[in-house]
Amino acid sequence: MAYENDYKAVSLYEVADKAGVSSATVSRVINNSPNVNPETRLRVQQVIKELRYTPNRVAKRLRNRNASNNLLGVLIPDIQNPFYVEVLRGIEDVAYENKYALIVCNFSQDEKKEKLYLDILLSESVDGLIAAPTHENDQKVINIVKSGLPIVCVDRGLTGVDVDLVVVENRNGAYSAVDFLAKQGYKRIAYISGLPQLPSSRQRESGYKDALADNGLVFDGSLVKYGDSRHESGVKLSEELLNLENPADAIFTGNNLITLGALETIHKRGLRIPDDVAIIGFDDMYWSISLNPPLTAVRQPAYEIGKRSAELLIQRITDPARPTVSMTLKTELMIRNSC
Amino acid sequence: MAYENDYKAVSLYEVADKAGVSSATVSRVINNSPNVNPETRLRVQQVIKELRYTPNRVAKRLRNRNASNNLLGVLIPDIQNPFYVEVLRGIEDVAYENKYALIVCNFSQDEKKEKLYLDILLSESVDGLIAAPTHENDQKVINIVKSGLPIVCVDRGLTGVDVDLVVVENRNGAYSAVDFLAKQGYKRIAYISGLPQLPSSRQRESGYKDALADNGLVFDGSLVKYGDSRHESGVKLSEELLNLENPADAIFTGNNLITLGALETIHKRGLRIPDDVAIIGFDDMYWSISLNPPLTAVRQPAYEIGKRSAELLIQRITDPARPTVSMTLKTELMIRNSC
DNA sequence: TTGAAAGCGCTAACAT
DNA sequence: ATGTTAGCGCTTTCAA
Repeated sequence: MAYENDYKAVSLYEVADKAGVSSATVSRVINNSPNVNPETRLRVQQVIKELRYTPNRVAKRLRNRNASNNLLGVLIPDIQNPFYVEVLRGIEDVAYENKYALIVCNFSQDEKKEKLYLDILLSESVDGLIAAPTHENDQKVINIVKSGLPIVCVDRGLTGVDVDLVVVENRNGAYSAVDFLAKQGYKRIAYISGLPQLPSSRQRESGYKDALADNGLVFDGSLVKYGDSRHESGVKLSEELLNLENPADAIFTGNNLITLGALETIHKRGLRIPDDVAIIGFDDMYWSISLNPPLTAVRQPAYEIGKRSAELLIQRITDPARPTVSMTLKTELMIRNSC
Repeated sequence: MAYENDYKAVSLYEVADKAGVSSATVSRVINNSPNVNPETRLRVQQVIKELRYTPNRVAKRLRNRNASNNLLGVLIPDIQNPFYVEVLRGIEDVAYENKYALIVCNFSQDEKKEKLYLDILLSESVDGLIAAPTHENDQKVINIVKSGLPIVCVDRGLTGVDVDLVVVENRNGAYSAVDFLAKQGYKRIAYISGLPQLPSSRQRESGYKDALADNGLVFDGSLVKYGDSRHESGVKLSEELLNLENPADAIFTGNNLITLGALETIHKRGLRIPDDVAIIGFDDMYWSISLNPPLTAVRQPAYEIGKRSAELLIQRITDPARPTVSMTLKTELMIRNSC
């Protein structure tokens, strides 16, 4: 039964034996060291093929804890959010091109999980990390930055430390959305915020306020609701907004999931969009056109965010000394029919 | 700068030194071996805390290549598909409860990537694997089964080997959808299939055909289109269906992404659903109610699929000898307004 | 150009 | 109850 051995690990020593060389030589061949006799190299490569040898990544990482091992860690706040899925795809594609594997951890906005996964990632000796910290003062992540492990932050910065960062123009994006709403004639424009401790939530809020002011609309605190960036809070907070004595006539939602939640509420109540209430979302989805009605939304270049951050991370791994860069990507208002 | 050391790895030996015991004792404490003097245990635990020692997972895995190391591999065909995201969440929750970490690999239906990731997973010495193979004769996965590594297949089986499996009633789910369509009076019911090499695609097709037959509808080959399970193929194949001389009056879509693609086409053409063309999807989404119109769909218990498969895997890791089980979960027709 | 040998951090015999 | 030690698979001096 030959197949029994198909996946039984073959070690470098077995290759060495069969090729009649030392383990060091096999290692050199694997790592493309120049100091190998071409004939020896050929012979070793031959045996590697025959034996279907694959290097043991675990042993390699243990040995080279401080060198590069082609392994990146990714810490995602919420895999249910299509935005992060797109970011992840961007990261993945770049990683794949550069022969990096990924350990992806989804901590579901749960700080306890975040800590656990962070420990695991470090304990796995990843070469670097892409993370969206739970908030600006996330001490666990700050410590990692200070420790010198290559890291790039996505979507959310960190205070007091210098770190590579990829974000979007949250304030401007929000501004453009709310400004558009105001210009359409809406007067009671509400904002459903994601987790208020996130810089992005606050930046979006300030864009909201500025647009209100610039359009001569008075800010009404009862029209701003703070949630936890999830579908359910979209459902719930939009209900509150619609239950107001003087209800919102338009809602600006702080992210994807909130948008979907708010839509659910609006549809359950049988309200018409935009006639009864208008809605505009932060975060576009590729199927926004198929929503009822086609959703007007602020598009973040999610895939690009992932791509850029992975590029930055790999650069930093290659050159730990290069100055940190902070990258701000533009958003785009996708005008459809929901307001 | 004390923080510089916050994350510099502390080894078991440093703990041993400081506690005045041998490395073996520290190891025993970590692994809750009973043969440790309570006082010694306490002292060691104290030092572990002080030094903020975390075991090095890599060393542990290298050492115990054949024991359990609390690491599972997951091989996902398409992370853009919300169905798999839900499956993943189910897996994750069970893994987290049982203190397993996950390496998640998304191979994007690309066999080359699948092979690479499989090799990486094996090379990382995972304790077990949850995989959705590219097709029934996926030799790479079959070999893994034969090698004896614990594995459970999700959504798609394997021919010729006995393997733990979690699937849904694809035929019945499809049947109920198409039957519903037929009973509503639709005559030209089309099917947009995902990758035809997937067992699930073919089972859904047979449910489609059976429902047609049972309702006295003749099967028309031009109404069946085969795609690659992606959004784009939904866009394209629905166009073909609508361009037919005698076009479809209802479309049964083979998965989530195809549904979204078909909706896009229908909306771009300004067609009304269900008056001009009806649609029913395999796979529900929690925001289906917010689509235009609220989508009627066959719901798969995605989270449950993930949960069950992770449970099965952990069971098998614990007891490699237990007989294989094949689990078939039920689907549910969610009737809304798209047909 | 090649080989011998040490060591990464951990666990499990085995010995005490 | 505790310690000594070998070895998991790999890379990298150092020596030849």
